[in-house]
Amino acid sequence: MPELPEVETIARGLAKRVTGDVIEDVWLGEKPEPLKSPAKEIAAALEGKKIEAVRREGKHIVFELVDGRAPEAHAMGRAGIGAARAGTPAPTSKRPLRTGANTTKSSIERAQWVVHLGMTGRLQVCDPSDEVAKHTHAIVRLASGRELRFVDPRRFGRLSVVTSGDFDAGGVEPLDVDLERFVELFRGRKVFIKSALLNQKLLRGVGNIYADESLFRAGIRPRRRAASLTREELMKLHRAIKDVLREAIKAGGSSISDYVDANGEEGFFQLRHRVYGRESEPCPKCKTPIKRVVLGGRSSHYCPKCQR
DNA sequence: ACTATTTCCTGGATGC
DNA sequence: TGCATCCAGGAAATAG
Repeated sequence: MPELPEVETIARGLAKRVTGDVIEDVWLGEKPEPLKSPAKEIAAALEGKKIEAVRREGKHIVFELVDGRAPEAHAMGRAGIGAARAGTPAPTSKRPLRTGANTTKSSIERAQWVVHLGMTGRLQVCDPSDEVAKHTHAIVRLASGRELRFVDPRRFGRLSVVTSGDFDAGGVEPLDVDLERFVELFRGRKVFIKSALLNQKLLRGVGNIYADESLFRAGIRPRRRAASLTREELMKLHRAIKDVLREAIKAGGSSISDYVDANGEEGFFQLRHRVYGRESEPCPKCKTPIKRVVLGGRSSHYCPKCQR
């Protein structure tokens, strides 16, 4: 299940492969679509756009799109001529701060395509001749001749577009948040700290795996009430979250279930999970068997001796 | 304003 | 072997 490190890995992989490419057209599956925005709106916002950047925000993948017919003012090399060839490593341009210029055209000039992979979603760069996988819900045809396909068996994934303003996933980025902001997030909260870590409106991007791993590293039980944590414990947790996420990103994420990155490569951070999915295995620190409890419908793994 | 619970969805694992 | 049942879980919706 893609959480922050997996989504980061995927977004980076996609950025390498499709930045500078132009979306020619979009096919969206019928039926109960996993779409947050209406299909027509998505297609209209995407078609004719150039992919200027791909980035991650929380667990969302955000494609920054600009009008592909009218190259923006920034000197972006030779962007004007039709289809960018595959692998044009356009310099990762800074986030566009709202294009103030030329806003007189009737069509949308700038948009963000936002993809949430849910549990089992995948975004694959394919050759048109590749067999279309079961549960393919969207196919984006690119000017380079390739296709970007959204496949999601369990349909928890979501596609949407933002055509005015900037997408905001809510919450703060765990990798950026400073200690004071972090401490403030949990003040007065009666929920289990584990549940608070999963709340995307507080901290965005942490999911079940990394919540458990962070709490283990910080020596805190998942069932502790968020507000009961001492400042010292919060410092440890703040540190632990950043460490575990960074290490996981370095390892290419955790391949559990069917996660693979944009190139179909598996991550291997799951090998370094210390508690997640290790019920009754010995704690790596003290050998006490790892326990599993269910909190808010989520399984939570911890060492009863190391975590208080 | 919060918190807790239910719902969505399918493939894989388990059990009889 | 085959069928039914359970389980995983992110986030939105609903209820308290």
